Amino acid sequence: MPELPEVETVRQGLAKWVAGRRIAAATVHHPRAIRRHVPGPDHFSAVLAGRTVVDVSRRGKYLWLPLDSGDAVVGHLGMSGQLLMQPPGTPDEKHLRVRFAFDDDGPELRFVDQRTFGGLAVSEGGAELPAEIAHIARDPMDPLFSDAGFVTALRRRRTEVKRALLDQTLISGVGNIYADEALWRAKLHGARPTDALTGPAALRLLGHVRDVLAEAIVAGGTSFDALYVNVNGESGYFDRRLNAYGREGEPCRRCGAPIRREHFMNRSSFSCPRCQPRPRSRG
DNA sequence: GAACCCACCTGTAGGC
DNA sequence: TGCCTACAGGTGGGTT
Repeated sequence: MPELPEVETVRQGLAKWVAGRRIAAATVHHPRAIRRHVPGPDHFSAVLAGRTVVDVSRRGKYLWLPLDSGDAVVGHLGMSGQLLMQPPGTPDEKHLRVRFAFDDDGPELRFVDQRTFGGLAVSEGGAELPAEIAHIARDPMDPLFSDAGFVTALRRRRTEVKRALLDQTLISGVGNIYADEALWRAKLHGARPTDALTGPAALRLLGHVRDVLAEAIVAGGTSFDALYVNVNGESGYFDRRLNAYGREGEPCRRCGAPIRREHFMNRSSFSCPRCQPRPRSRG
């Protein structure tokens, strides 16, 4: 599942391959992939033809391609999205949704997405920061991310700490997997109330979030080759050394207790029952 | 305004 | 072997 490290790896790969290139044609193969582009597929194609990609930017799990027109192509990979560079003529992927051909006849950019949770849209005037993602908080790898501001906002919330970590308007880039990993490192159960966290504890948690993401970016970067900008995740992600996520019944690497799995927000949470005891009360 | 819940989507794994 | 169900989970819109 693409979280911040995977998206950052894609961003770095795309920047090398599409920055400075002029789009010859953008072809929509599945309308759902551009459902956020309200004017529809024809408009999507028309407004992109002839435009030059200036750069590739990211905030949290969102990517956007600033264009020379001042607009931007904004995208989210969702659960299964991939942005691939492919030589023209390569057989279409089964789940090819959008194809970008360039006027230099070099490698195409293809948006492939099995489950179509992801999508692309053109953001008018969005080269600097697309309005569609202005509500997304900065991510902890962003130099302008405010640690103090995060701690204050977190402790002001009346919710559970894992819910808060997954709230992209509070801190972006963290998904279910890295939230579990950061909580394991911080020895905190995800159900701990945010307003009961001390300032130093919140700051320590943030440090663990940042460490997990930074280590994953390094690991993710090693799993992608230069041309094939792969977001599949299997080779990159599961090679990484996870301490909690997906380890139900396996011994905690810290204390040996079997990792437990709990249902939370229609998904699974993994934690150590000894290192991360459930809070005695929700208050 | 904040917090919470659920639909969206499809391939895979497991049970029968 | 084939069918059915549960599961995976980020986001946004609707509800509380």
